[in-house]
Amino acid sequence: MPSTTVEDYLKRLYMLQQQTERRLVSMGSFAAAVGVAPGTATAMVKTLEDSRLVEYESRQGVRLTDAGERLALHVLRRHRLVEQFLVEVLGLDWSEVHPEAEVLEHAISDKVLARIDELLGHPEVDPHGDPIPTPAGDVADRTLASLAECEIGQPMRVAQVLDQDERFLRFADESGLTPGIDLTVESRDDVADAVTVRAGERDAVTVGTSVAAKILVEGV
Amino acid sequence: MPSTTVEDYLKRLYMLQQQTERRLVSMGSFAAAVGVAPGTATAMVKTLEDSRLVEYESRQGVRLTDAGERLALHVLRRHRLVEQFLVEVLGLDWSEVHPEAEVLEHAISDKVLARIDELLGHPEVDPHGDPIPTPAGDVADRTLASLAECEIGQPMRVAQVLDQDERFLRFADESGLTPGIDLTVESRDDVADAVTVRAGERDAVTVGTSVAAKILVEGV
DNA sequence: GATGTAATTTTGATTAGTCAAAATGAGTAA
DNA sequence: TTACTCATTTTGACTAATCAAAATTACATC
Repeated sequence: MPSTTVEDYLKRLYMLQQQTERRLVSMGSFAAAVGVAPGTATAMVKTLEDSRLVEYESRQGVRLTDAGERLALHVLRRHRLVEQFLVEVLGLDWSEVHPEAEVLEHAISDKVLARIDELLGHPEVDPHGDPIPTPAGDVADRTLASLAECEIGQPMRVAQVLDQDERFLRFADESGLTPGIDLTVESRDDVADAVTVRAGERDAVTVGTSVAAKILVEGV
Repeated sequence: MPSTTVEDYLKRLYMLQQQTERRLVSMGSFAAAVGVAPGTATAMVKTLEDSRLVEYESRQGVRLTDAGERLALHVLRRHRLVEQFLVEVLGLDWSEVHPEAEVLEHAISDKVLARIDELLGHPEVDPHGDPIPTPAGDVADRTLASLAECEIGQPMRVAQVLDQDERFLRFADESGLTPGIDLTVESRDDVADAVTVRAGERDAVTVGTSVAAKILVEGV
């Protein structure tokens, strides 16, 4: 029933909310995240409010209602299952599946989604380590440290990569910074704003803090 | 680049053209096939003409240009490969894949399509026996007889079923009238407007001529 | 040739989604 | 308070796609 456009707005709002205290998202950041002019976002938010998918207080901000969040998570589930499917079944590279899933997430029926889920053996994460919401809309919330903050010298395993940019993902792949890989942070240099990690037998890799912050790890 | 709507109009026009002498399609039948009001079809045809996807003479009819046909065949290829994929890989029933493919045909990229084609081993027909156009836009044109006109008593094999309706397809399945099945026409009764066929060890099945005309067979 | 019918085209309106630019308002600095 | 800045909202306009209903036209029939 909701249009592709509406699904997109809700998904973006959900993702923004995750990074916002009190879940309240400003119009400006919302418009930017969706990629439309500010006025367009205001207009859409009003129609979303009419459909009871968001709460909105003029000049305060927007927030998903329960119904809106449910829908957003449904879209996110489709997106991530599709990504996993494209990598596991069709053999695409993890760096190229995001834009494909961005389209397919609006075209997959519940029936097809269920089959994909089954075929994949009910995966819990997508190729980037992002958790796949359950059909009921539950998301595993792991609290993961990033390479920019985790303990030095401890054996760690990459769990999630927080960037969908194709070039970034190819770089991460070449550097061995992909989910499942074991590594240790060798050193961190605040002045150089850099982190050096070593994954197994590979050469050590040094990346800037902003990149390190996008690689989430868990203890192993 | 072309919208989902445009893709749909072109695909429908292609399919109508196949049943029309001189490939010229009337506005009325075009509008009906797409499922819009006549005026809507007229308007769309004009914009398609501006894009050089159709030729159009007022009150005469519409016809695809080469560019239009190429695009239509591309959509048809996506549709049929997706149907085959849904049945072969995801295990959906042939009676339920048409509406799914109707949506997915507009959401599949060339890259994903190529992977699907490969995974399926470059199939030549979809689950209903409809030929899958090649990437270059060539369609195998077999000249198949239907159960309403083929020779009586000769061993035949079902090649194609010309109806996408879910109920019809379930009926065909139950009656053993699916592509690949071997059968013979036992008798044809013009007065009763009926055709009786026997498939292997099964009980003979009698169907009306209008149904028989939808089941295409080839000599075996 | 005149007329009637039915298909087709035109017209006027609507909805969803969008932008640019003007107007508004809330908070900060003076 | 007053003024200023910047985010937000409003306004006016546009495009794609649609419909209903009025106007047109081609064709068959008389």
